[in-house]
Amino acid sequence: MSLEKILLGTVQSGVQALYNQTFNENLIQFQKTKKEFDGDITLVTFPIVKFSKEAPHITGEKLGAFLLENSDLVSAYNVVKGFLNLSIVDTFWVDQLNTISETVNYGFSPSNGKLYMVEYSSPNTNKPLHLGHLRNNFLGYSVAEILKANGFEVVKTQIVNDRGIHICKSMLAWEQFGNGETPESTGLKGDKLVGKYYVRFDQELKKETKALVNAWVAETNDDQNLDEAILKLISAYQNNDESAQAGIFDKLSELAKNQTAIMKSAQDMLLKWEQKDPAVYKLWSTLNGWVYDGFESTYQAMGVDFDKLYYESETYLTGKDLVEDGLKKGIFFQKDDGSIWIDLTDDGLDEKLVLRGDGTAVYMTQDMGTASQRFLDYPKLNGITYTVGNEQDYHFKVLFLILKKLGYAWAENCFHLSYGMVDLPTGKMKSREGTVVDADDLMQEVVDKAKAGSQERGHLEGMSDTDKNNLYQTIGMGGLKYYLLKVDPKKRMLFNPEESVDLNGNTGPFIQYAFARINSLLKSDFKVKPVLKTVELHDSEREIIKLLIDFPQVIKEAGTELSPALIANYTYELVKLYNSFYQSVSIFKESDDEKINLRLNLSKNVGDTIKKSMHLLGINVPNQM
RNA sequence: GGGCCAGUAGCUCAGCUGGAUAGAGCACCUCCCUUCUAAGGAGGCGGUCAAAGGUUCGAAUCCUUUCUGGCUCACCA
Repeated sequence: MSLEKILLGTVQSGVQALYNQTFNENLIQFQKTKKEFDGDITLVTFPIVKFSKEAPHITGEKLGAFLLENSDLVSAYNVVKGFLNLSIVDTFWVDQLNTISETVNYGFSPSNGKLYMVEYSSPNTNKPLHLGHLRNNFLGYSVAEILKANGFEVVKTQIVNDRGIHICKSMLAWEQFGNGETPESTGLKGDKLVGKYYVRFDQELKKETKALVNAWVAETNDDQNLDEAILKLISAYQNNDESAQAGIFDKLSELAKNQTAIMKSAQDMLLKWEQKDPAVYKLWSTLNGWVYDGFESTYQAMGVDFDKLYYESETYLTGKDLVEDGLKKGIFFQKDDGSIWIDLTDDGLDEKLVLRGDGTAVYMTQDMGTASQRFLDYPKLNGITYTVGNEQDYHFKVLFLILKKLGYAWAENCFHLSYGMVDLPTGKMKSREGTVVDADDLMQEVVDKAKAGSQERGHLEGMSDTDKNNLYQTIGMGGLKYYLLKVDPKKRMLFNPEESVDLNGNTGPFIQYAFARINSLLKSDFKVKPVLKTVELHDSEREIIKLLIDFPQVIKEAGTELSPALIANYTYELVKLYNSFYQSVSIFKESDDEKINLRLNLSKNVGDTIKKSMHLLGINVPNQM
């Protein structure tokens, strides 16, 4: 039973005895005593004043005296305004520490029999993974681990975005300009090679677009086949001054894009792909194969994995049945051009397209299909969490609403783990402007930095080269993951390259270092036993025990909030307290064996908690660093 | 224009289901390695919690309005 629960009963009988009142326990508010005051736990007496009809400090005094008299736990009290600060006997804290030590899997919940799916990553197969994907992957992986710690069985999954016009763009550019290049012939990772041709396509497209628009606006242009909107713009361009021309040129460029030869070829290729043209299919599977090899090595470096993969090329058609079904049920409606929509205006949203006029699937169609497929594949499935950026908030709001309207009870248990964009000090990442931070490059950089830092400090005598390299990996990746996970997922965050490889302060390596020091302590021959109740606690020891008591609650909250940041912040607090303790008391210079035992016992529990917390973030901890 | 999200120290972030004098890290300035790993610790400097009203014994936290920034409202994904 928690301290608050135990005290609650005594407070209630106190109120009964003093004021002959019984009242709702919600009115009894406990909070942690702030560190500038004496005490361990504080009762806020303002709400009780309503019944006592006294000044808050009078009621505090009376209740304090009652508690001191009637509770074995309370050893002292003091009153500051409306706050009754209670000191709790050390035996209670020692007892708690022993309980924590004896609890198997302390902080983790037993299985609740529920199956949950966490979707994350879900990249396009036309370009390499970047910094944004790192936040996504680390978040998704961590949330999956946190849900497991809360008793769920979890299937980690992704939907691989392997089809569509953007995929055809890189295919086409490779075909036209690639000269048969392969990962082997160039030494490039597959995803990098394909990404290179995606960029190449864009360059060609820009070049052709510009040429086309220049031809349109030239005096000699007599192409009468252009549609009216374009002709209007051309005439506007020709009859305006230079300052207005730039804007018109941009508008024309937008229209011209789709009329360039290269874009038409790409669209043509998509059509052929949908018709399963053998040559196009072969090209598609070859390039995607390269990309998957590249991704595989990136995922490995990230330390993330998946239990089940879904491919858009396999699921994009399945949503159509749902649309047909919904149309019959009158949930959707058809417009004259054949396109199918849902009217969500009653729910405060818009009309939303669910199937194109030509009968092809849109994003929404596919996501409906994929969701339903997943519940078919896993009949026990309770819900899905989608780790997707917050620019898709509206999409998921609509998706879940549609699924609900289609009558799926499980739609209630689908959540969008919406996370904010990662900005750079220079602003937004833009692939077109080449400001994207590549995932592989960044991971390599942080590992290199960790290596340099470790070598400078030189605590690694007697370690093999393999172990050293693993350590650099652990520290570098630990720093990067911690950096991206310590911020509330919902919030947009700034990625500062300098800070991300920092090893001091609120960082992954700071926490790893505390673990390594604890590990070093525990290597002694001293045999750790349960702590005797008679031991007197140092302030820093008591504070650590108090924080350890919170661990299970933190894991629960991280689970309901889907927020690894809560775990990160908790661990940081714990490590700060531990470091302070480590500095202020000596362990092996202590003459009293019982105190040595207490301190090692405490250290071991802190170490275990650090390890478990970091595990929930996908971060490893080193025994030595 | 409608909807959603955010605005806290020079910078990056906690705190937000209302409670005491708003906290960390970085940066800057002092100290501490003949104690177990100094990737550490102790301290200092630094705030109109975007602004104005309101509710309350009490507001960074809840409500209203305004300002600023972002995302979104595609027969793109």
